[in-house]
Amino acid sequence: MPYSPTGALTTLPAGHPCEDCPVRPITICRSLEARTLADMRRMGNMQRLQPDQPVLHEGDPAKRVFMLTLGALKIYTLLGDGRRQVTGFMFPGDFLGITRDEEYAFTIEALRPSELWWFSREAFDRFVEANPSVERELYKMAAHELAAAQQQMVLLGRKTAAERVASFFLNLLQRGERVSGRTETRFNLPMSRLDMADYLGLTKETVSRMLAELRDRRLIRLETQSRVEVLDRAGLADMAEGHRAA
Amino acid sequence: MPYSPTGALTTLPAGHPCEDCPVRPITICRSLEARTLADMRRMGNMQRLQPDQPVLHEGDPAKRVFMLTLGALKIYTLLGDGRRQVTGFMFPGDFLGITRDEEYAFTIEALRPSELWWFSREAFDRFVEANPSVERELYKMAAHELAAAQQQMVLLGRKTAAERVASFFLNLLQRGERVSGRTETRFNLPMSRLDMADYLGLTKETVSRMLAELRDRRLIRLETQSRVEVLDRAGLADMAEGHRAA
DNA sequence: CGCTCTCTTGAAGAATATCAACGTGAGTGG
DNA sequence: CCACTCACGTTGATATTCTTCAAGAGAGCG
Repeated sequence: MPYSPTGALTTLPAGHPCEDCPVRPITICRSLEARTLADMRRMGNMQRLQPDQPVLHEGDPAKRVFMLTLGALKIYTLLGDGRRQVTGFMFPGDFLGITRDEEYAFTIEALRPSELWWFSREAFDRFVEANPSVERELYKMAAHELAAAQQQMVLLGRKTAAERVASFFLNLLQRGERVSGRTETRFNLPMSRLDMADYLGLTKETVSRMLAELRDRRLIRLETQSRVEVLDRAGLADMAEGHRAA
Repeated sequence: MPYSPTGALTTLPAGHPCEDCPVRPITICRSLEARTLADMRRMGNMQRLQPDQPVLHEGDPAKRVFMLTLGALKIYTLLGDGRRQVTGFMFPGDFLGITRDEEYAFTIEALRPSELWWFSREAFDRFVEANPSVERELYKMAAHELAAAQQQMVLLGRKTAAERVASFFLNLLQRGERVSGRTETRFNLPMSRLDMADYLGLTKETVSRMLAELRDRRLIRLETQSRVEVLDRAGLADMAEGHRAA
């Protein structure tokens, strides 16, 4: 069982179309931004994806590096009997497939119509080699990912179903705010209830029930099935942190 | 809530006294090994710790970097009401406290009498600056940590209690083998049942029951309360991956 | 040798999963 | 453009796993 680094490294290209609300911490990473994005455009190949179409499979030789420019992706691992854990969602500006292993260690699929740019691992390695500061940026990004992963361990190991959903929504809201640069009260859910459930270590039914509970407590409103308005942000934060209101 | 990178970065100083069986993937990281270890010895300050004594607290200003040379540590996060998630254990050769944040994002405590070397963040940063290849090594280590974190998410999100304990034991066994360089059938448990439980997202009672189950299935034997002999490695692996024997 | 803390085991309870049925809305084709 | 349809989402009833509460056993230490 190979150890398999770094599926998604997140960075935010300034002014990128980020119509879907992202969930992970973003490293504002100016050196990469300016240069990598430009180079990627020049050297890279654009690829479009339809929902459920895979970007890469666990076990595939790790020959490419990708940057998502439009849409949304999910990254997941399967157990032998089909149980699935979604370990993250990816949004425009995120890098994926960066690894030092021979093979990818997870599967990444499109949630909705998406656009991404890829280039070969060799080209990426050359680029990193030629730009030493990029190494530092990669490390920063990995460190951010690691911090997010630790928060997710707390969520999965110790939070109740309601707390998990509240935490998730708060993260989505906050990422939306980082993207737009201003306070938000709404966000999108580009993933299905099942994807949410597999990310939060729950079933889709439990997710649905917790949505109903947050709604009934007047913490959120479901504008549509995939768009949420936050009515009581402080209350949502309290619930996320386990300040358990009866 | 600050994002808080990289509590533990793991590397293995060759030939280090690693009497306790470690749990995380080890990056054999020769460039750091040879130079950092020597420098750390020269520049560093040695510190001894008794069980339960903290190395650092969540929220402390992140002014030092540590290397564990003897003993074992746990790293954890608390929720407001006292629920605790242990996000990792650390063993000789592991680096800790490396972060780009102003504050540490978690608490680290000794499990047993331990010895560690620290030096100031400035000294560490200078060292990294002066040795560009170290940046790459740090990135590698972070990537390994990230891979381990993703495996842990699968464990916490989707595995049953028995599978979690089996997975944990398999990891401990494998780390012991990486340390010794040969096949092992035994390993130590330097942490309490409660620490294991908080690492695996369970209660100490459930951990105890799962130990009994693994024992009754003749997969393991408890030589003492803190030393395990693996009787059926393949069976343990099957259980860890959820090939659910009735 | 006894004390205390941890660990184990048992019984009852709670949270979430599972199974099942019913809505609902987005997309499609008429 | 509307209606149909099917997948997705919601809700309800029951089952299961794990937790909680409680008590007893074992191990380490003064």
